Amino acid sequence: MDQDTHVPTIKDVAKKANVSAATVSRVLHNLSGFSDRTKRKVLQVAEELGYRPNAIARGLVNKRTQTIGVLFPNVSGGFSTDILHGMEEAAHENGFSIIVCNTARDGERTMKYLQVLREKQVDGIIFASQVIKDDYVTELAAMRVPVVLVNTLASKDSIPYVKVDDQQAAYQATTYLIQNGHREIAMIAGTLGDRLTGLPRLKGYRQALEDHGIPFSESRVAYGDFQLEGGRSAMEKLLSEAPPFTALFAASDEMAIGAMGVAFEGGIKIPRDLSIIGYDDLIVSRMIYPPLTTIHQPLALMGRSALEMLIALIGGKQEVSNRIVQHRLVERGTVRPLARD
Amino acid sequence: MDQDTHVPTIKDVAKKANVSAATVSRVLHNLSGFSDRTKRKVLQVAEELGYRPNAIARGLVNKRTQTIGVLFPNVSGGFSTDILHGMEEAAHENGFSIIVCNTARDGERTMKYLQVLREKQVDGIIFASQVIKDDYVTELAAMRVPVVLVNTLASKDSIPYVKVDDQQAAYQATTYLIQNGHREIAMIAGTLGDRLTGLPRLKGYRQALEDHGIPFSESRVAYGDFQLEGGRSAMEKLLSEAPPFTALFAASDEMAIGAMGVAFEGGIKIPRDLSIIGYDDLIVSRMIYPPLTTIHQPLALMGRSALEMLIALIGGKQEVSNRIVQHRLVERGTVRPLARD
DNA sequence: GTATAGAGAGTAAACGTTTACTCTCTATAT
DNA sequence: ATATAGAGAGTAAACGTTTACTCTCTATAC
Repeated sequence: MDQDTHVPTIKDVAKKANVSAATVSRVLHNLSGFSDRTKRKVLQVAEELGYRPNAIARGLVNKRTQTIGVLFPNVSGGFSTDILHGMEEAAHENGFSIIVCNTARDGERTMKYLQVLREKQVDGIIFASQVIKDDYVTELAAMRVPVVLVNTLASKDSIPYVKVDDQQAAYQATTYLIQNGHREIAMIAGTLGDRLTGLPRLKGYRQALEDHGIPFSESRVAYGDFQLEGGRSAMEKLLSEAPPFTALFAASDEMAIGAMGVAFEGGIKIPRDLSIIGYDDLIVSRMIYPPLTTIHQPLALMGRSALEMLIALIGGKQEVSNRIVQHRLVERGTVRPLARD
Repeated sequence: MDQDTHVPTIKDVAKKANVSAATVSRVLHNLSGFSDRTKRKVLQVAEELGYRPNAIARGLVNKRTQTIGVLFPNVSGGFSTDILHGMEEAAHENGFSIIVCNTARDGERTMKYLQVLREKQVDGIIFASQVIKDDYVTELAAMRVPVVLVNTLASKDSIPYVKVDDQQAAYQATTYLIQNGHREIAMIAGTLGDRLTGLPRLKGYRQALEDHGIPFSESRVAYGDFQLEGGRSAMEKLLSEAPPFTALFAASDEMAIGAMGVAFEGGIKIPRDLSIIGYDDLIVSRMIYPPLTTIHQPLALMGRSALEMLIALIGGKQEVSNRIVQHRLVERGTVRPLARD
C-alpha cells in the first residue's frame, strides 16, 4: 500500500542495489569510486524505480537552486515578452529555470517579490526595464546573489547591465525625421521622473533638434508611461495643446501605436498627414498597418545576453562588463518624406 | 570576517535570543508555545539579524515548494502572454511563484521540462494550449502533482481544464459572417492534426455553413499553425488556389493578422474587398488598424481560473469541475456587411 | 614476503527547517 | 498539602541529498 504513494528516494535505490546512498550519488554524478558492475546495477535500479533526484534536497546542501528570478514591470507587454523569450531560451540551455515576477511598476510589490526570491534561494536576479530604487539595492545586497539589468541602470553603474544607447538611438530617430524634411517634430516621452530610459531619449531628441538648428520647445513634448494607454492620452494632449507638428517620435512602440490609434480616430492619416517613428521594434510593430518605422532593439538577444552574464557571475566570475547592444533604425511605413517648401 | 559572508539561519536567531530553534520557528509561524516576552525578543533579534527563512529547507521538510510550473507552446505569443499575466496575478495573491517553460511545441523539450519540474518539486503544473501527448500523461502521473489545462484537452477528459467552447465559438463567428451576407467564406484553420483546438473550430465553421445551406468545401480551407507566419502562408495559398471568397474566418488572431498583412500587400482592402474575423482577441488585435473583429476569449481570466483551480487541488480538494468560460463576439473594423444582390 | 598505492565503497555529518515528544514549571482544584 | 493541567520551551529526528573521511581489499613494487 505504501509503495503506491511513496516516491522513491536515493535511499530506495541504494537499498535495492545493495549499495550505499553515497555510491548511488557518485554513480549518478559520474564521479569516481565505483566499479562498472556497480554502475550498471545502480543505473538499472534507478530506472526500474523511476527515481528522480530531488532538487530541493540537493539545493539545500550545495546552496544552488539553478533558478533565476526575473522581474518585469508588466509581463504582458510585448516588450517584456520578447525579452523573456530570449532569457527562457538561454536559461534552458544552461540548465536553469526562470521564475517570472510582474512588479506592475509597484515598489512595494517589487520588494515583496525580492523577499520571496530571496527565500526561494534563487541563484541570481534580473531586472528588466525598471527603475532601480535604493530599497531594492539594499535588499539585493542582503541576498548576496548576482544581479543583471536589462534596459535600465542603477545609480553609479553599480550593477552590470545590457542595454542600447538610448540617447544615441533617440538622436538617430529624430535626425531621421529631420532628414525627411520635418521640422515640427513632437515627442511622446517616457515617464517624466524616469532618468534612466525616459531622460536619455528625451535628451537625444532635443540634441538632434538643436544640432539641426531647430529650437526645442517643451510644449511639443508630452509624457506617457511607455504603455499603450499612456501613448493615447499623450497624443490627445499633443493634438489639442501643442503647436502643429508634422512628425512624432514616440519613446516606445506601444505609445506609438496608441498614438496611431488616436490619429486614425481623428481622421489623421499616417503617414500622409503625420509621420511617426517608434522605439523598440516589438513583434507587433511589423504586424500592424501601416507597419511602424522604429528603432530596433534586439530584445530577445538582450534577454539572452543578460542571462548569460548572470550565469557567468553565478559561476564565480568576478566581474562582467556592461554590454551596449547595437540598435538599428528600421524603415517601414509610417514616415513620409516632406516635400521641400 | 565570517560574519561578513554568513547569512543568518534560524539557529543564529535562536542562539542570539537565548531560545531553541523550535521556539523561533513557532514564533515565526505564530503557533503556540511561547510567552509574549519571548516573542518580542525573537522578533527583535530576527529583525536585527535580517533573518529570512530558507524556503528550500522548508520545502524539504513539508514537501511543498509554493511553486507552480507553467508550460507554453511559445512564450512570446500574445496569446500565452495574456494568459500568463492572469496566472501570475493569481499566483502572487496566493503566495505561489511561477516557473515558465517554453516548450516550442516540441515533445522532447516538453518531456525535459516536465522532468525538471519534477525534480524541482513543483506543487502543480499548468499546460496552456498544447496538445497533451500520452508521454506527458505518464510523466505527470509519476509526479503525483495536480495538473490543470488551459485551452486544451487531454484524452478522455482525464485532466481538468478551463477553456471556451471552441466549436460553438467558431459556429458563431461563421454565422456572423453569413448574417452579414457572405456566402463564400474561407477558413484558415489550426494545425491539421490538432484535434483539440483545431478540429472543433473547423467543425463549428462547417456546421454553420451547412446549417445555412451553404455547401462546405475543403478547397476553401487552408491550415496554419496558429502563428503569424502560418497565417501568412495559408492566406497566400488561399488566394492562389481557392475559389474566390468574400470573407475569411481565421482560427487565431495571429493568423488573421498575418492574413491581413498578405491582403494589404496584395492590394486587397479590408474590409472593403474582404471581411475577416479572428479568434482570441489578443491585446494587439485592438491596436492594429483596422481593429480586428474577433471572438473574444477572456485570456487573463482563464489563466487566473486555471491557477485557482490548481491551488484548490494542491490544497487537497479531491476534484474540481472543468470550466467552460464564455466567449463573446466583438465587432470591430474588419467585417463589412455585403450588399444583397 | 612485505610495504604501499589506489580502486571501490561505506559512514556520518551537514544543509536549514519543522514537528512530535518530552520536560519543567506555576497555578489552580481538591 | 497534594494532584493535575496547561503554558512555555527544549530535544531530537526527519526531509533527501552531497561529500569529507575512513576502511578494506587487491595488485604491484621492491
